[in-house]
Amino acid sequence: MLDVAQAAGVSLKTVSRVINGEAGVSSDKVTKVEAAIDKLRYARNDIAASLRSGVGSSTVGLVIEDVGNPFYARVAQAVEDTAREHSSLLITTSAREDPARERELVTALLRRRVDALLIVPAGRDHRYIADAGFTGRTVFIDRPSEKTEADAVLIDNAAGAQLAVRHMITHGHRRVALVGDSASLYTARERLRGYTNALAAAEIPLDETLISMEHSTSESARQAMLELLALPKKFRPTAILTANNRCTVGALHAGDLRKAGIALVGFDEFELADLLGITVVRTDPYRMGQVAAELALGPSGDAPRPAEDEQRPAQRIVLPVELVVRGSGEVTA
Amino acid sequence: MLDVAQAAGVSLKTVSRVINGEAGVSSDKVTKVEAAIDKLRYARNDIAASLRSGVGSSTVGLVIEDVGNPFYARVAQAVEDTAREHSSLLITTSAREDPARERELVTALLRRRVDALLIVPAGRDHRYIADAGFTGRTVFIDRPSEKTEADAVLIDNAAGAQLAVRHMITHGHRRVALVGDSASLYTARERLRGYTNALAAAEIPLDETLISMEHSTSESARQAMLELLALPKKFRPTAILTANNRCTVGALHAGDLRKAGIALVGFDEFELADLLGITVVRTDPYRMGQVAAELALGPSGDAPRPAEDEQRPAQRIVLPVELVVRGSGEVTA
DNA sequence: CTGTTAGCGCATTCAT
DNA sequence: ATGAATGCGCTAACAG
Repeated sequence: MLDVAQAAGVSLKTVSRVINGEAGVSSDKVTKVEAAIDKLRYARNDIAASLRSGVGSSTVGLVIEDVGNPFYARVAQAVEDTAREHSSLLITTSAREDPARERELVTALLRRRVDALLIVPAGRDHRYIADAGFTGRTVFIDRPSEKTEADAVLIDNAAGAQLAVRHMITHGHRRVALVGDSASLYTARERLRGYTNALAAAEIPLDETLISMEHSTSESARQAMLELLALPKKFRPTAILTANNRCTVGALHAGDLRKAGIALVGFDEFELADLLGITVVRTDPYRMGQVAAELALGPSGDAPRPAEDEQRPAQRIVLPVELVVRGSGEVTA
Repeated sequence: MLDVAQAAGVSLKTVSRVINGEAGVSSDKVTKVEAAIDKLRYARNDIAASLRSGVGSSTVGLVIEDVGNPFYARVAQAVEDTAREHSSLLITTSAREDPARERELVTALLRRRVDALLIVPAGRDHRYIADAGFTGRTVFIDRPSEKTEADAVLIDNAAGAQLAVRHMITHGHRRVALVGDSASLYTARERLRGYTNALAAAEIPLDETLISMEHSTSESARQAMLELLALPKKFRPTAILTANNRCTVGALHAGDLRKAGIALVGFDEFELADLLGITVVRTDPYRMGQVAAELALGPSGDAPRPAEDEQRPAQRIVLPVELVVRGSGEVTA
């Protein structure tokens, strides 16, 4: 920038003014400075600028489980889009369900002085964020943080699961199985709750042998499905709720359920679900990321970022889900 | 950091030494400083540190088309993993096939002084990157930049398409159609080239009516498929090559091709392709992102980043593809 | 081993 | 309307 100032024969400050579009510079100097910028191919160092001005780095940090999972990729897409509307860039990191790694990543993001932090929490305790003196907004996505008073954007997991199970019960099923992931995850617990609620509402006794959790990969879910299908006919489920997209994919790989007369409803939409005629509980990961980002950065548009120290009670937003009927859940018992 | 120094009763520089793990600090002062850091919950400002030391921001910039596309999400995953091995964070941005937007994003990344730039180019000319005085490595992914001398990591598009078409010809097909995206894209052109090569090798005259390009969405590809299927039997294709995953998904939505006796091979793997028995040309987006990141950051491990000014000729790495036979391509004519 | 000084690239404050 | 001085938070280059 000093070079530009010399080339244009003005002071450093004048260049700064021109670059930031501040008023109060005579038009001939503006022209000169712009010419010098062009000639020297100068690009402002945003890092240095944010260091001095202290207004923020215009950077948002996102911690998800894994960009490779379409569900989280969609969340990341929404956050990126929203950040862009706020002239911010997005640093995306994947914690892979590892609380220690999550903390490392969050710490690294805080060291970079991100303006806001959006987290799909793997760990349970996030007080260290506030302890680190982070003044920006923290918003949790998909799962709340247990010990932290912060905004969270969730989906109505229990209602979704209940909807799905009730749907299958309506179609005559009484032996409904649940294949899900780790009960240590909020979403899995909530979906389990919805499942048991639906059974209770229909006065169907809970059968533990029909509940298979802890499946974090589709292959693991496939194995669980095979075990369920191998049960003696009397104990075998006639309907299945797969509690996330990995589990649904795994279940599909276990064999032709429709031919076997077994109903299936999957939690979460997935590509080709329509083609395969799989009934699903549709969630909106894009909307979730978008709402979370807007909570952190302020409403869309060129509105100013909300004051960081503005205290308002932590919000918990729960997005609705919907049942998309495509055939697989309507197989009758 | 000044606070820490005062709390520990040492100089600012000593704190700096402790934080950066430099040798030459007595252990009692180390203890004191660490205690102060703990008490004050101090976290170093990495931005300021990189500004002063000038070693780089430990940040990598990635420009892809869209994180929402599983193919690019996988690339992003690989780049993130590799960046992590180099203690770097990743800023991911989506250009959505818009050259102007791409340039905006690249400029924003340069202003942040990213250490390296990884780009799936939407535009054709990227000389402005060097013009901006960028000293880090630039690596192009999936497509080369026409007017820029820089590393590129590609896949063997032509060979893949040729493999696919030859495969279907081997199974007796002579009316093979191609459904692809915009011919303005390098990958699409290369795949078209492989397609025509395969036909030429089998001495099958090229039939323009069987080539349908410019399909950037699966819906558009579906429409194209419907038009092909609506051709009079004599002109109708008996085999199809869909030139990317969007097109394959679109084709699948056009109807039951197997029942219609039409062979299909898709370019790029996609989830549930195995279940659906779709023969594909498998590419390795993860590997592509990984190789690109290593080209930019140096080989994996804690090896030092390659000297930025080290001049070596630009490399063009072409990754192999493989045909995965699952049934849909083996329908006989 | 430790502290002092200077300055990374820029914006703020207050002069003029 | 313009510029000089000062400092953001930190580290490099020197002292001592």
